[in-house]
Amino acid sequence: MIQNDFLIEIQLVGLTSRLKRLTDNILYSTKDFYKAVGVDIEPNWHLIFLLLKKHRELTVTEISERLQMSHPAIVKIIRNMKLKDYIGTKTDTTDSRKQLLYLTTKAELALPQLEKCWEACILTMEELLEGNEFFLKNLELIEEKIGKKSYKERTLKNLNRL
Amino acid sequence: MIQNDFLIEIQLVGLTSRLKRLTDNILYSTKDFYKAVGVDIEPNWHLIFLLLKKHRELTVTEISERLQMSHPAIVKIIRNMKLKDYIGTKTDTTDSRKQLLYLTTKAELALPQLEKCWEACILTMEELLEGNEFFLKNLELIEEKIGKKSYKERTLKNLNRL
DNA sequence: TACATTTGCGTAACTAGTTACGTAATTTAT
DNA sequence: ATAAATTACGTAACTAGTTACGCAAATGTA
Repeated sequence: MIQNDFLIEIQLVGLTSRLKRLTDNILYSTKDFYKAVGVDIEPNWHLIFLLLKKHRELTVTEISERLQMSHPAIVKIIRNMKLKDYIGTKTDTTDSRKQLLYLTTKAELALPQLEKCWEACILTMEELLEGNEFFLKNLELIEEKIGKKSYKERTLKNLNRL
Repeated sequence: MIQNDFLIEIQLVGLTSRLKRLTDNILYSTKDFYKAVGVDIEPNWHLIFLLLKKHRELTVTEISERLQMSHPAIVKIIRNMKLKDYIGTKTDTTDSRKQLLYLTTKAELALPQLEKCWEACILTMEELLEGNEFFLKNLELIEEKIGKKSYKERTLKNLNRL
């Protein structure tokens, strides 16, 4: 049991901050893990690797849609992956606005080691979810609700009812 | 049901990213909400307000411990709150390293309106957790596990077992 | 009392996301 | 065929967190 934790003490009020704290914790712990293993990638490169492995070539917009993140976020990630030579780009021949992204040979060669790391990450998630079988389903429920009507809209409506 | 969501498709692999996506979504939606209501504060000021309302005076270190965040994070938040004149500081008389933080009159006057906003936020969380009564308990379980042994340590051990 | 250690907090540099804006290429509409 | 609207993506400026480092004040120790 965590002692003296204000966020737990204040219950529902602290829930969003606890979620943020947890995800931040995992984020920086993952960085730490990569560093310890001597792998020179950032946590948020993981899904880009997976997407490009599966689809060979994707544009910035396609990736941002599939990950449901803003396109500038993807642009930033891609820039760093390019700097480390994990990603290459070429302009689409039929639409010169589009940048086709693909994994470089360096990336392909690194994949086996990376995939082992990611497997270890999955094992950790399984550990953390042990006795928590509904967590994923519960999360999906929340995602669905928020997808249908945003947190902001809901809160505005709730405020007007007070 | 969310369509074509790569993060859901890949199951456990996408879980941490989904949690991050959810907390980011709530974060920016909360900003949006404050803006819509015409309240000039940031989401992460909320807990500082609550702590200082409860304890009158706290130091940077005390706040960072209670929220379990790094002290530079608190320093940054406080700086912005000071710029908007919601927080005042005075140097501790017995230990001149310590900065005592307190809510200004402007903050005290703003509190009633803010508290109404936060009440609306709680109602929203209740909505989102409807049919999800175990979510909080489940979250606490994960926090406990990660508190005992970090995500990094767990993953390193899992990697060695592969 | 002098010196080493610890504590408090501030800054710098970094990743990580957002919204807002701009521009060029493509598509649509008139 | 030309003008308008849309799309793709890049940049800027912002909040939000971290780790690493530095310095001065306080504390512990010889």
